[in-house]
Amino acid sequence: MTKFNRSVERSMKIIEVISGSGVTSLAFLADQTGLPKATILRICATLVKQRWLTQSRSDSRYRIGPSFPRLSATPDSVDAIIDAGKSEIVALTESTGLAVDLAVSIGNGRVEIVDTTRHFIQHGIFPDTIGYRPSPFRSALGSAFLAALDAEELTTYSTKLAENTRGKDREAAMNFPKRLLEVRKNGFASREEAYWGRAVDYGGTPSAIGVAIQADKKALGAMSLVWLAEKRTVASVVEAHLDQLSMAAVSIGQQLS
Amino acid sequence: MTKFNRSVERSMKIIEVISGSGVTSLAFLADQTGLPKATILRICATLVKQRWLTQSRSDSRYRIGPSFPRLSATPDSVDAIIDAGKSEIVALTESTGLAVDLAVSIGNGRVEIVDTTRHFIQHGIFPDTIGYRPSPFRSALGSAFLAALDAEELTTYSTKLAENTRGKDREAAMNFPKRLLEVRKNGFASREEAYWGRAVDYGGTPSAIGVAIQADKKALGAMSLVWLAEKRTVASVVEAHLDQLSMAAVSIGQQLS
DNA sequence: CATATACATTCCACCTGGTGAAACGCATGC
DNA sequence: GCATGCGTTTCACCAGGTGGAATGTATATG
Repeated sequence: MTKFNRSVERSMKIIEVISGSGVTSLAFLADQTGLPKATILRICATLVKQRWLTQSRSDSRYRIGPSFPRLSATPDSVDAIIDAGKSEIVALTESTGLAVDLAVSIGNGRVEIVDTTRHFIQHGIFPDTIGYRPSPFRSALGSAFLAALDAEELTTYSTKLAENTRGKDREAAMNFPKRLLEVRKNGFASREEAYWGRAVDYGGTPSAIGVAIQADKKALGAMSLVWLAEKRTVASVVEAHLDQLSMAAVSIGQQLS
Repeated sequence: MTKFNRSVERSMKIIEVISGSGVTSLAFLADQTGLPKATILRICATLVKQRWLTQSRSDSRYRIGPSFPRLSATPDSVDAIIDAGKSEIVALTESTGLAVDLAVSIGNGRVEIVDTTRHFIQHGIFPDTIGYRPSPFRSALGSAFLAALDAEELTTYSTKLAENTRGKDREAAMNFPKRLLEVRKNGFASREEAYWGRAVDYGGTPSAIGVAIQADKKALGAMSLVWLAEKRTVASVVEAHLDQLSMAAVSIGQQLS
């Protein structure tokens, strides 16, 4: 009789819970699987190492990661950016004292946040942003990315994006050509003032400046510095940290080419 | 330093080869991974047992099986709902004094929470809910959404969902037809009493009532009012706030059509 | 600002479950 | 009939995994 492997059984059980429940804490996994937390921690650490899972920096909860095998393959560049970006964004947070978001292109002119150093205690803003897709026209990440696309991509995407937007987003879409010139001139994009993308941002509204991440002149993602709007002005952050932000973006880009 | 689990590492390697190469023989796996055949055999037997892999009868080669977790890609409509929903849920929290969760469909009859006002409420219920996928049968959000699907969708999903659930969820799945009628009659879904959601030991038990969000008669998500069970009864919240909740859901739906 | 609490993480003595080389069995094809 | 290549089983050995308890850390509340 062929024997079975207990550790593998356990890891499957864990993955099934995470895949079924979305974001999950260690305690929740322990409750659902009946396994000791220490055991789950080791298995999850192994899965995280290969990026089958990712672990939130702020509260260390788990979710399915970018390398988990899918039917429809994600481009390797996504994984590469996450990998290259990990140490860069941590370093950038250390040197600036501000939170950093990292986002990758999802193919229709928009980006999705894949990693962040946001920490509630330290930065005072809502930390749980992974998986969120910021507005292409009003957010720092979205417009930094759009502005870095070449003319051809830009026209295809921006008309299509504008069609599907409503309300204030639509207004922002109309004004985007103007904004675009500014972003390109300044070398960064900033979040539209008083813009809050989700209810969780309401109250502690963040400010942000973003730049695109490019490899071989192709825009692949964006990253941004984020802080509580009431604490500092955009101008002062630009003055103090824009060059570091840009350098980090270039450095990530170089690791991809 | 956290230790890693070797067996889990090996099983990942094996799955990645199979997922990358399609149908795969034991010898090929041994060649690609450098592991002894006996080891691979045991791991694959474990994976086959849980149907993450299937083994062809004739030549015993492996391929990805029916129970391997499949991830549904996030549809673009998600962004529109978040955008339309954010001010509605803030307003709803302000007028009712209760927390509000907003969830969107992620396919297969399930929803994922994408925005919340739980932070605004003192003595709150477990606050970190974004990314969580509530039970389709036991939670207010999940069953409100299911009940709003048309007959065809409902039958496809609910049988598939029932297959993949275990334990208490399975029980709830069996009783769902009865529950469904009630939800449709009442115009809202409530959380099953014993359903604990994701927090293991945190605070008190939450109660919730949920309604679906629809555009052009198509269910796109759900939203719910959440409060501490010990503070108010479901009946009193329904009496006082159900109409506001329903109106908010309709209003979000209208912005999407 | 201090205190309480729910979690995550680390530690380490114990010992079971996994290991893999070798033997076996069974096709297929020369 | 014999050789070859594959999947499968066996079993003595011991590295690797285990899990209860201790420690560390973040958040909530008065």
